[in-house]
Amino acid sequence: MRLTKFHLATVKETPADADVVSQQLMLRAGMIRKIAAGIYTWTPLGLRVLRKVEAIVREEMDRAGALELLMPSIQPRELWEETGRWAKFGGQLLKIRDRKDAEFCYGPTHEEVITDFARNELRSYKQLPVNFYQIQTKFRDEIRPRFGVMRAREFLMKDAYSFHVDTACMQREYRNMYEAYTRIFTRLGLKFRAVAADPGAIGGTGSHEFHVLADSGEDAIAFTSEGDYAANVELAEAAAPAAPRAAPSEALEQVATPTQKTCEEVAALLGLALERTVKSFAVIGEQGFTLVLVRGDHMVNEIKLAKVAGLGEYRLASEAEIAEHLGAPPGFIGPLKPAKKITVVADRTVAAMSDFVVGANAAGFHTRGVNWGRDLPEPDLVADVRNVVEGEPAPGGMGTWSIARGIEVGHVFQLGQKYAQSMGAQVLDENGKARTMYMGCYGIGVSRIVAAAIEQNHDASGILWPEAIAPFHIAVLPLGMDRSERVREAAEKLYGELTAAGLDVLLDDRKGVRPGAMFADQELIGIPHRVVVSERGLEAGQVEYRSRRASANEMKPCAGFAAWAAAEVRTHLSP
RNA sequence: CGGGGUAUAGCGCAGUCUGGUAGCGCGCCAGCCUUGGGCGCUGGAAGUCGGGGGUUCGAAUCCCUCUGCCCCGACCA
Repeated sequence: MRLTKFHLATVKETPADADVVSQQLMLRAGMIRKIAAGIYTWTPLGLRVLRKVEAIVREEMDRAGALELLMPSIQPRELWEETGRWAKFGGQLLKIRDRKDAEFCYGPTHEEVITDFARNELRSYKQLPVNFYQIQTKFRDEIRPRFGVMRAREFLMKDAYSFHVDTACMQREYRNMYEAYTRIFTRLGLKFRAVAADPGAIGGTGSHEFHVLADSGEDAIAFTSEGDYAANVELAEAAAPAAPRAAPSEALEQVATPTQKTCEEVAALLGLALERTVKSFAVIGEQGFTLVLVRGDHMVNEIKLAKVAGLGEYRLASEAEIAEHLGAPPGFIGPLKPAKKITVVADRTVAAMSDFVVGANAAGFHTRGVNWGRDLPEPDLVADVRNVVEGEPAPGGMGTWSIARGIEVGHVFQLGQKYAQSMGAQVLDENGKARTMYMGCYGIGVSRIVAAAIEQNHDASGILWPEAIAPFHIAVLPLGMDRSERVREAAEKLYGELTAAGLDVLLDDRKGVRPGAMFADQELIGIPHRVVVSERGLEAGQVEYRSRRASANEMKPCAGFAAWAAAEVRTHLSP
């Protein structure tokens, strides 16, 4: 590609409302342009990257035996009523009406459509197993879209759905997809990790997420020091405290904490360790007002909480409800002497504590020296309801937990019969008996991968693309092409040779652009290799080569450079 | 959903409090100059000041209202 024939849209200034590096760089490099909250145009440059990701995903899905199809982005309400998700999916579902006032949604996922397709197309066990996939634009009306294409409302996703007569077959395909995903992320040149995950709203049994590792990741991933286990912190189990609860040693005492609302503030005021405090989290569950207790330095895990009996569909309590049941405003609440009957759910750690500090249920006061059994009844329920923390013991002799950040870019699920059941997707087996199919579902966030790759690969000058998804493999930068016929000829020749060698080449043939500007653009848009053609170098029959990841030039003979560069790029393309 | 902020040239911003000719930087166009890290100089184009309504002789500026966008949201931060 000649730059004069391309639309390069780089900008110097960092956009004000971009709050993650990938979004800043994608905007500065001119890969995307925002048109509305969470909705972006992909420019020619950005699209080149997106398409490369897409191509690798497609190749590996095909290789794994999946069949590509394309489903509609607009889906009728009726299908979603069949699974009950028209109501259940919530505000994320963008609902629309046509001119006849019929209702549709813009598809946030395609379980309904594919299951409808399958029940119509698949009649016999002989047609199974089969795995259909598509690469398609989805829309989820996120409450707060942010981080550019990382959490956009409109995004590109690869979604696959497999159909089976039994669970064993479903599990075989699950493993097949797990391996295909491993190949995909390896080929993309990204550092990633597969982790055990919560199936979430999609539902089903077994599930793994694939995370691109990056410090800025929205998800926390927990790894065990022994064995090879990794899980989303949403799922990672905190081992039950080994030591039994100590006997009470302090008397109950109400202390004034006029402005201290957080555990940190209270602990500092009282000169106590944060581990001696307990925080209270007020929710409304099936039993009504419920107080969830975790240690001051711990965080409530809402996914785990929703698995506690009676809290399946809990919501946060309002300030009015907190005042009504506890008689105090948030910041000073606790399980002691509530104004009304409440349910108390204690984290395992809290259940094993003694002489702890909680809010006194009186504005401006906390209570210390609190002990289970003596000062208040034993908790109604003890459960694992918090996030694990760095360094704490992992269950089952797997050593200790450590935490890393990741960006979820893939997810594989064993759906079982959830959708096939509600939509009546059946095939006849060998005995002519109707059997509900088992399903698997496998997603990859194609557009999110582009952002994730940047989060993982950038420096102060810009993006550092892995070769496999770089918009161009190599940039040819001629210095003084306007003035020097010799430079022009050499650059054109090199451009032709590199292109013929099968590389995606960008020739910066812009008139009158100074070297500094050319270098800055090449580095910003992250082209992994560059070659500078100048009078100085040609004098010695050489060009200057530089890897985007290197800090110095290497002189290379003009003759044979294209072949050398092509080989260099290829070593990175097939890791 | 609730709270806060913000909306002025393609982009980033000042001007609004205290009403009186709409500005700066980047970018863009033309010319000169320069040519190894986003050069320099000169000239130029470009804005119904988010929409609607009101107050006023006069509104980017004051009042009402709508909309977009951004940020935050319980001792989970």
